[in-house]
Amino acid sequence: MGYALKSFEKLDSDKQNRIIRAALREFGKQGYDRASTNRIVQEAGIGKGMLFYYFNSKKELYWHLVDLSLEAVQREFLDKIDDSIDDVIDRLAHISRVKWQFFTVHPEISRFLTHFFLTDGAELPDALKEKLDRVMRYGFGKVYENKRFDRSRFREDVDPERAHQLIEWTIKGYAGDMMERFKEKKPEPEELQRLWDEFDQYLHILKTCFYKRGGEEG
Amino acid sequence: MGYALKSFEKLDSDKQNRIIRAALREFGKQGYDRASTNRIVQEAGIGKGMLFYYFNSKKELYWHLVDLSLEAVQREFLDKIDDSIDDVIDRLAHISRVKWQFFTVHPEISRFLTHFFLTDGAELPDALKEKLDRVMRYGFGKVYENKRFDRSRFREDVDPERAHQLIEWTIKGYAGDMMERFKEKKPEPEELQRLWDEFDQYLHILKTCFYKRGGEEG
DNA sequence: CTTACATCGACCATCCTGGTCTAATTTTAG
DNA sequence: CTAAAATTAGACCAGGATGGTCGATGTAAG
Repeated sequence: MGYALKSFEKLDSDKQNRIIRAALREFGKQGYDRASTNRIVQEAGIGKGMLFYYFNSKKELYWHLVDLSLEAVQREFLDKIDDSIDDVIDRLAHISRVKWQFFTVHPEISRFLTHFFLTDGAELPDALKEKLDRVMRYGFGKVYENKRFDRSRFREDVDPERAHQLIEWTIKGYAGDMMERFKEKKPEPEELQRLWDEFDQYLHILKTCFYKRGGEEG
Repeated sequence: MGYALKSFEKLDSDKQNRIIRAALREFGKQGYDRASTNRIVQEAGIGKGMLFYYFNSKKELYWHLVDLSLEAVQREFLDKIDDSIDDVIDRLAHISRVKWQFFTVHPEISRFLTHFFLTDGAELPDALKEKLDRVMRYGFGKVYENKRFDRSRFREDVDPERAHQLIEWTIKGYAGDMMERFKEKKPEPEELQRLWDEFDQYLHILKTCFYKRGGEEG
């Protein structure tokens, strides 16, 4: 914090959102270097001068977006992960669901962050770097802290580590295909329901194939 | 064809390659619009004028690269796919291996084509469009013509279509991780061997889990 | 009225772009 | 040998986009 100016925060939230959304979209589509402040103000419907009145430079605007995105990820993705689920498959599936939910609620932030992580175009101030580091560590712990997953359910003739990896690829693959399909057009609710059902069926197959016979699920 | 000029083809192949590689790299990294002819000539170590002497414009240079890349894909990827393999898993694994081989032999072309398919920045002349279409059709047939795969090996309590899909995601996931890991530094031969062995072990697990007990492989 | 803040968009210096052109050099031909 | 033809390099160009500035104007408060 410290980069966002008071003047911006005093704006009515409608205008704030318009600006933030426009900026997220532009940076998310083009990356830092290619992003154009001209296009941002045009999309946001404000005068050029205002952008540099609220934020002092392109860089500070970008920093504000990073900060805001990290907050959102922490609040609406990481904090929502239930780490009491002990079944590996259910756990991975749960994470995938929460992630997908974040993706549908905040598509702009998602796109912005993907670009951010892929291309790391702009430097960050130390405070932000630390925050990023903190969130990454926390998230990594939440998502990949699988060391203590219950291996006893796996059938004995496969290495549980590898089986775990296989399951992860599968779920990632499904999620990836899903996101791919809905990059442009938003999914209809019923279509979405159908897809979740399908997802469950895939999970069922995974359990059938990787777990011992006669587990406790119906 | 028809866009590449004779003057360029008369060059000694060293110089040709330098130019082609530089151009593939630039377009592959930046995409059509962002790619800079200045950087290309600099990287290739030739004068600015020459690029427009060999090819007449940025666009024709690009077309030449597309053409050349399609030829390579046809010759060194698609034509090398052995479609006599009837075991689903072995077949998918085989394709993955051939693809990976192409990727390691022609990293520039691979990157160029990914960017090409993702962003389709520049228009193509009709002849090239047709060629692209032809290669795509042929490739799609080779890679996804799975309608007649042998379902009898799958265990009876899972839907073979879904099982097939699961296997595909798995293999894609492994290949994806592999490529990710070697984006910058090239793999050592022994490291590569280790990874192929690991790949085979994953395949074995897949067979163990998705096929009926007591298949014919050792 | 004055003062302070808010808003706009014309404007600016700068940079980079694809492409051209001249002038020099090398190669080929006669 | 000369002369014509092919090849090379890079200074140069007009055009367009960039991040950022600034004076003009509006608005609200005291």
